[in-house]
Amino acid sequence: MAGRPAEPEVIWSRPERAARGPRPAYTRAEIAAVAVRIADADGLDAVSMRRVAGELGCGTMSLYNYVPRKEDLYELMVDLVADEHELPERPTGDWRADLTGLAHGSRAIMRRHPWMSRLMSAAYGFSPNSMKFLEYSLWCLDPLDLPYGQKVELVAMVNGVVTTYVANEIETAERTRSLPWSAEREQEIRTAHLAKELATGRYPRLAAAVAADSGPVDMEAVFDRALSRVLNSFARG
Amino acid sequence: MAGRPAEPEVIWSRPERAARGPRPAYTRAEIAAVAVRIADADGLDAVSMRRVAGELGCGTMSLYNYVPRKEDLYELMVDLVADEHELPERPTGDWRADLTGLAHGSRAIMRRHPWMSRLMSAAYGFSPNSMKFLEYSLWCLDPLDLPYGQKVELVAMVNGVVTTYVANEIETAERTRSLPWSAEREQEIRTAHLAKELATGRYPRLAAAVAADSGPVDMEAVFDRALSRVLNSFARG
DNA sequence: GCCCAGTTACGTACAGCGTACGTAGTGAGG
DNA sequence: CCTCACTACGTACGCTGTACGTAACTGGGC
Repeated sequence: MAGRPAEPEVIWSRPERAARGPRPAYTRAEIAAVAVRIADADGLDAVSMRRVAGELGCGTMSLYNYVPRKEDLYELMVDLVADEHELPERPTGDWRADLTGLAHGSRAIMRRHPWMSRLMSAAYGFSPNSMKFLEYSLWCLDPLDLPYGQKVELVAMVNGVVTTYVANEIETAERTRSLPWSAEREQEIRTAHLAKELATGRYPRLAAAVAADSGPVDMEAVFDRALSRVLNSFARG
Repeated sequence: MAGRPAEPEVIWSRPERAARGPRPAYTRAEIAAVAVRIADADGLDAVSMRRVAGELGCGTMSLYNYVPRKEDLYELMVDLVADEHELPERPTGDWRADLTGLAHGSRAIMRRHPWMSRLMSAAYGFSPNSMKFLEYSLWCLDPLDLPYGQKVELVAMVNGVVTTYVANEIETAERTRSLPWSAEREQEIRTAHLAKELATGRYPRLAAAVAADSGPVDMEAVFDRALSRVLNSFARG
């Protein structure tokens, strides 16, 4: 019997393959891939230990040999997805362009995996691939003459903008998953309620703002503006 | 029997008191207050329909007369807490100072209720008190000569910064709630693992950054810097 | 003043969750 | 070869959100 009541440790510090005993049937990457596939298809809440184990082809409790707590499964997922970054061999020397590229990469990944924004705000930021990404981000900032503290703050702000904006973009669609009616119906209801509230005259500026923007908002343009504001604020001091 | 299988509607569009039938035993504010107290004391995950009903003094299923789905309970909580903003009677005319004040207010509230950042990133942004806050934020921007679209983007960025930074500040403490060991032990383990990883030499810039910052980070100063960068980027165009 | 539709109240029940625990089998180091 | 850490996994517990059925109550229309 293992000392199994979840001892305090980070999953990344425990070796994937134990020194003794039979060879594990699955790798962490395989497990993470199954979990990611489920989350992509049916939402993060569909990722249960039972379902992952089932699709993996083993008993539920066997999964706990690989992943001591469910939270660690999330960490594996984040790490696997962080590996989707296609980092160039080296930065170009134009830190602004490089960081913009990285941010667009992050945005693409998080849009591809809509559950990521939920996990990111819970900050699983120290998996191997996340650290690789952070390291590369800092590398891009080599040409920028700023103390390391400031560089870290810059990277944090950029990642914050990506997470925030993707989350805002996605939230409605994701919320709908757990609802017994359609996304269109939900949207319809919320805009109807909003219109009724604005019609009361209690929120004149909000009403003006809603009335002002005509047609659908270009979310990528909004994102680009926000990102470039952040970058500018560091470029100019 | 009510048409109870959760019909599509926003909770704010359903009247608190029905036209017919017996007088409800509790107000929404009372229910929200109980839920908020539980979340403050034992974390958001401790807020279950059973526990709220129990502390309220009614049967579990009675709660569903007030709150059709648990998500709506969250919405009540956000709204109650959004009311903690002490909005001045009118803006001063200095939009930068006003928005800074609002942001600090939001930050204080979210630190007082550590579960808020989780709910905010799920965007329950259209409760009455949230809208009141948004309207006031826009009011502060009256002196700023910018189209409404830009003003909304500014407010969104400020709120995003608040949420992001408070979430980062709080995440560790909040995560620990669900863990069977102490926050100190958790912190200890994570820093130990980080140190070991950095010692491998695979992340030279990350290591340098960690080595560079001496002593504890002043989170409020970091927040203030980020906030003022965002405000500056709008002040200068 | 009465009636009844619509509401409140709430016990029971179900499907699902994370995971503690016990046991059986396996394979590599001494 | 023995031993013991490890893998595998069935069972069970306490918890969750909530569908459903039933009983009590109450205010508006006649």
